[in-house]
Amino acid sequence: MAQGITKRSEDYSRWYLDVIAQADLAEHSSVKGCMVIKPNGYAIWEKIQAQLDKMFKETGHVNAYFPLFIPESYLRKEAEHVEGFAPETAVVTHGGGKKLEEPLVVRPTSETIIWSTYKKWIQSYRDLPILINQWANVVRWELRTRLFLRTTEFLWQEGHTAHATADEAETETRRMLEVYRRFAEEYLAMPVYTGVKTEAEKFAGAVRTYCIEAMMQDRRALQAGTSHNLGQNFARAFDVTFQNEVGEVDYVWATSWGVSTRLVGALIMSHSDDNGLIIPPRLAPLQAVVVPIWKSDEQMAKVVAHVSELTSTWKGLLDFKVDDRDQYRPGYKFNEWEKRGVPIRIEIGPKDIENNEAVLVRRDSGEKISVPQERLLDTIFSQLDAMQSALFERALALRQTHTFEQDDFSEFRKQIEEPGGFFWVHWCGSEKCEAAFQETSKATIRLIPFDERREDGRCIVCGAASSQRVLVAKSY
RNA sequence: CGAGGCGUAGCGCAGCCCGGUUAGCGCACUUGACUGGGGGUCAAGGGGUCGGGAGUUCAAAUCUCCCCGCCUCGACCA
Repeated sequence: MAQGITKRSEDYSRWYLDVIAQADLAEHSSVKGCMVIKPNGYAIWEKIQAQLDKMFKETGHVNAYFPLFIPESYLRKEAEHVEGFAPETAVVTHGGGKKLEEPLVVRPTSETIIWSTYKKWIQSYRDLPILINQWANVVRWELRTRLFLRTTEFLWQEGHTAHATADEAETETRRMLEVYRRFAEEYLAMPVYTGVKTEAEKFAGAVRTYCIEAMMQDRRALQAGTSHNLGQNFARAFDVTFQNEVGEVDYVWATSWGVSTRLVGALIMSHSDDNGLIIPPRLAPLQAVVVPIWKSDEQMAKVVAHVSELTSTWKGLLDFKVDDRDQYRPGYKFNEWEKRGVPIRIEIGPKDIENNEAVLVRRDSGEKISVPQERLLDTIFSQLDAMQSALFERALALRQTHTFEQDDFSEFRKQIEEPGGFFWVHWCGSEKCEAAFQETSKATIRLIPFDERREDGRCIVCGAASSQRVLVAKSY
């Protein structure tokens, strides 16, 4: 069936790379660790961007742009932040043929340049809140890279907000986490768990990091988005103060939150199958493709004319394409659009025209149905909706059947290898026991849930008292 | 950086051990014909610094040395 795509069961990571190659999403560039995002891949990112941008605007945010280059000294101002990012920065030492007085760091994230700017913008509580987002590229000098999931340069959005109170900042942090959760579930059709990162896993410079975590088809966890409550850490580092309503001077409260082109990787690994990419309809750059079928030249003219007549009213209502290329046969086209993940394929040939019908094929199930032509557009819409939910349900079912509660450490260590999955385990909260997970099983604590999973138990590592289970899994 | 593997046409590879015609195969590409409801067939074509450099030799893709790059696996991370 699918040539050029390794089966998931054979080699999951090769399957992932094959799907990307066959769908023509991206390729490695001549620069190590960097990728070229090709039109098909970039179109998906544009759909992600468009929807998220809308959601950010709906929550009161505006877009701005801050520079790519950050004076090295800025990065050093927040102790934890520099410790976290210094090892993975690219540094520019020369410009215009001369050595720079101060090296410039290529941003790994923009907190420092933004807070050095916010300092100038904020005097009074009346200047707050500042709710800014930026779409940008960032660079992190990663040792091991994988297309979309981890590349040296990647595209993302980073929200950076400034608030008058701790409560307000916390509310903002949680609100944006909720935006990410909704986007993941309603658009990516990818169920996620939400929660708090442990101290070890949190963002360098944050007070608290919240995250969404999704299960990929190989049962590993993928962190798909993070939202940080930065407290007053950056305000202190950059001396950003304001006068509140009662005239007192205080440091400003901050948040930051981001998702990246990694989401494209998440989309691929959540839904695609051994025949190639599957894109959830709501994020599909092309929702439907129409393949006219003919034998003779006269038939071709007739069928193509009929199809163009039929689809003339679709424009603006549906993202579709009529594939009337004469140099490829229908079977070839079916396969090609399948590999590219187009949700719905419509076949219209002489027989269909005679019967006033069309054949509709869904990418996720392969199901073929005959539809009267006058109901075709409505059926496409209803099938797109059905497919969107079906993808979510399928992903949810996978997660449900591979999420376990486990109280025995040696049993856990066995199960994390086979069958693998997510494990809710009791943890005492110590770094030592957290490290034990990693060393013995290569799994990490993905998150501490909010109010769920509260119950008395004993730490799976050391046996000390625990009041809540945490989510542990192998991750990307 | 530690371990393993690989660089030969756009892609995937064979040839290398044991040096010797014009470097070959599959896919892709071009032209034409027949075809056309699940990756068509036939015919004719185009395309190569054999990763780079040096050496050995009458002769190097093949042997030797140096260099470069990439991939997979381990130590860092959205």
